[in-house]
Amino acid sequence: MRPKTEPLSWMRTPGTTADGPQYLALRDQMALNIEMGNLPPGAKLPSERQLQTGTGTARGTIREALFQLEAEGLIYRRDRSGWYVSPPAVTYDPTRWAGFMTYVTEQGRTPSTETLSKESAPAPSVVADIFRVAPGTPLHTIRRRRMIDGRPVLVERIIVDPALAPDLLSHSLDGSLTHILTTHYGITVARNRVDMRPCALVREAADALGAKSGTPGLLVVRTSFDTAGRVVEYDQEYWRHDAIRVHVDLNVR
Amino acid sequence: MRPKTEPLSWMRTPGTTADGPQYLALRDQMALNIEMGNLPPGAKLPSERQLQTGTGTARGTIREALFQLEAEGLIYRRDRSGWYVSPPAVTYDPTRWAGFMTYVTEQGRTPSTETLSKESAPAPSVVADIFRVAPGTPLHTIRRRRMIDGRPVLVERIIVDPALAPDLLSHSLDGSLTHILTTHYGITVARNRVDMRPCALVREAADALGAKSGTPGLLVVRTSFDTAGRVVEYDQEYWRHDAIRVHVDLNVR
DNA sequence: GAGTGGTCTAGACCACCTT
DNA sequence: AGGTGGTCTAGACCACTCA
Repeated sequence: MRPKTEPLSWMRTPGTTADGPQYLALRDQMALNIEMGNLPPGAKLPSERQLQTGTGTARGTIREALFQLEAEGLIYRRDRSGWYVSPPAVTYDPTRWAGFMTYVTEQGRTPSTETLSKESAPAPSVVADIFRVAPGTPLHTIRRRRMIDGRPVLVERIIVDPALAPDLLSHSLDGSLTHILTTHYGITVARNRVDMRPCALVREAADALGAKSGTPGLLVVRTSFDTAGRVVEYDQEYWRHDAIRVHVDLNVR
Repeated sequence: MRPKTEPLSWMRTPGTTADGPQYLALRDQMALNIEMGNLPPGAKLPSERQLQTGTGTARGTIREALFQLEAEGLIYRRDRSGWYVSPPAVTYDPTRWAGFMTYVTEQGRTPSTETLSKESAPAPSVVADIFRVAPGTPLHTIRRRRMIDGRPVLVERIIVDPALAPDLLSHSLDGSLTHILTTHYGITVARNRVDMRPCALVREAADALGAKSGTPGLLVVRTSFDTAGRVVEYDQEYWRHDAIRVHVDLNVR
């Protein structure tokens, strides 16, 4: 219908080179709209079928452009609700000891936490190795969802050795866990190990974040140790990829 | 044609719950093949049209499953060549001072570097601010592509102040840049700032990596300072997301 | 030149969110 | 109940890679 080798010039954002696929041109158009501030963070985009009207473009092509913007972190979707402009990311500094509640607040945003489940479950062998206990030993397992300005940005699974914090699960866990461990159990964290890698949000994590399975994410795994070298807390956090930045500043000593 | 509410049981990987879309079942099948070692790292997958044969599945659905695996970092594609199983990622530790060549070698892999361009270019105002020079001041700009075991994993743009390293561009830049700065110019790096965020590989970066625009990536920005607090080197690295892991280990002092 | 992935169309029905 | 995105089909042609 439309010649592909010579896209219509009026479809293009001014300044864009005239080559490349149509969905990238659409992407440029929408990106411009967002960056110019016509669509502020949190704003809802027109529906996919509305974006089609008049353009003669197939819905699949429109979606291709939306996926591109999603991968870039400019927009996100709420399952079966619509597409929205992403709020700015927060910065996480693994060299500081501040918890989520603290650093999100410091950046002028409003954090909140929701406990999804808490139970004492037998340790699978992988986890048992980390805690240096026998496989099957019951360990506290907590699943939480954390929000920034009401938007879910991460789900986490925290594992704590009951030997160090016996009736941890009887506390309210909707605040800072570190604070509870310090105040109620006199635990001092002396070492923190952090691993990070880009990932995809699969099923469980995606569902909990109201995202689609397969949307890009960042997996942050934190292991903290006390002064005796015992593992205090093992935490896997699945972040929406557009919600986090990592910052590390190091000086030679 | 096929009832969507009750997918055919023989299409499913044993052990998978019977709900969920068809492309996730396909994903499970393929993932199993990879994890069982039937397809070793680097192996080429059958073509999309081959994967269709006999299944009555549309090509789009097959691709959906492939995209999923790509997002998870299990497979990657070489543009218009095919889909391949991803090699293991390397681990990057921003708290160490080791360069790419060093830490890749340490992990039993073979690093290589290719200089794409080197020139002295006037500083855009954003970059000028970082180096605390007037906008338009000529700065060394180097673009490189780096490979692990022959596979391109990152492209970077490095900017260096010529005041600190006058005829840097006359050197061969296919090795360790840090080494050159230290040996030939007596520069000591005293501080390192690292920023990381998930991103999408857009046009330029994607092309240089032989990837498709929009594939997920990780952007690593490093700024190094000398003992006097001057910016020595400013480096933007665009990584394939399946090629890197970040590891930080911190002790209280 | 054969084969690959990349792009695009034009439909359809579904599950779920929203009101 | 109506609208949204999510999934799926069945084609088509293209640009490019590879042998």
